[in-house]
Amino acid sequence: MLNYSRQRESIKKYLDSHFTHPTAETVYLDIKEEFPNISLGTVYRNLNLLADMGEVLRISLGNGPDRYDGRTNPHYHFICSTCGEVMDMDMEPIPEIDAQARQNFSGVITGHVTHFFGLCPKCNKKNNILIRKGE
Amino acid sequence: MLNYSRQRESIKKYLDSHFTHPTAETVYLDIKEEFPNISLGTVYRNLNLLADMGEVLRISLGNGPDRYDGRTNPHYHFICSTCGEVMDMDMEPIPEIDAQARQNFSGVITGHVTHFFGLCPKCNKKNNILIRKGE
DNA sequence: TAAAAAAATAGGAATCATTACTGATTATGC
DNA sequence: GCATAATCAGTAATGATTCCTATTTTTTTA
Repeated sequence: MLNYSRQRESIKKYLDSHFTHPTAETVYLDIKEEFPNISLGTVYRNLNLLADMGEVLRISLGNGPDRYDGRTNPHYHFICSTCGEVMDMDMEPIPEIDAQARQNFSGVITGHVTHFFGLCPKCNKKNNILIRKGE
Repeated sequence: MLNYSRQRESIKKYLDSHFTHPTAETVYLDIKEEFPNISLGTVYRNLNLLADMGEVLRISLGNGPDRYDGRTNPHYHFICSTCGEVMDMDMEPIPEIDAQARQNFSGVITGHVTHFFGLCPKCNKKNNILIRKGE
């Protein structure tokens, strides 16, 4: 059975109010302000619990630590190839992708994860300025 | 400048003839037959080099070690939630996904990675047999 | 084709992210 | 309040990968 814990509540609240897709480490350091002796292990354990319950989303990037997202409605993410920032995509997940995948597949497809890559708005702007300057 | 190395050639050949999406560890252990004192670091370094040159594909699964694929034509992957097997999808990547992503995005989108999840054909079969048995 | 220069290697140490362990603390049900 | 179960903090351990260095291999040059 799952018992209440102040630490878990605080982690959930943190993710519900920060849209930066923080790492476990970032959550840990920020929540430390409120709970000075919370431990990193507790943060990891609770992020796992919350993710298992579907109350937060885990975003695995391939390199670097996992990110967490309090918005649990299905949505895609964008990862900037330059600065590494993770952003929510303003775009509906496309169910036809699963349908199409099922065409030639004899197993069961339950869903998909899609990450977009490229230059985030900020890095793109910087980049354009540099190009205009002829650098 | 990049020099020739027997080890790198062997790694490339291995990936070109094995469609199992092996981990660096697996590549290492198998190639050890031919080069008994190849080191794991060498395998990692060359997999990185090959991936950077676009001669192999790195597949990051989120949990567990990365997988590598000698087939470099763009394609999607399926990961079995039960046994963890990674399979190539027989399905064309959908360019409209990028187009749609660009609609409400002010940065630059260069591409996307999509992984499908579910039950692989083998695990699905096993599962169905268990269900029929009423277990 | 042998010596010099540059790149790659083996082997092991180091790092990073995450999980596991343990005795102390906190939450829950009576 | 007390017993029991869950959670915690702190730290050790693990797994995957990268880094480091002395040695070996490859390429260049003469």
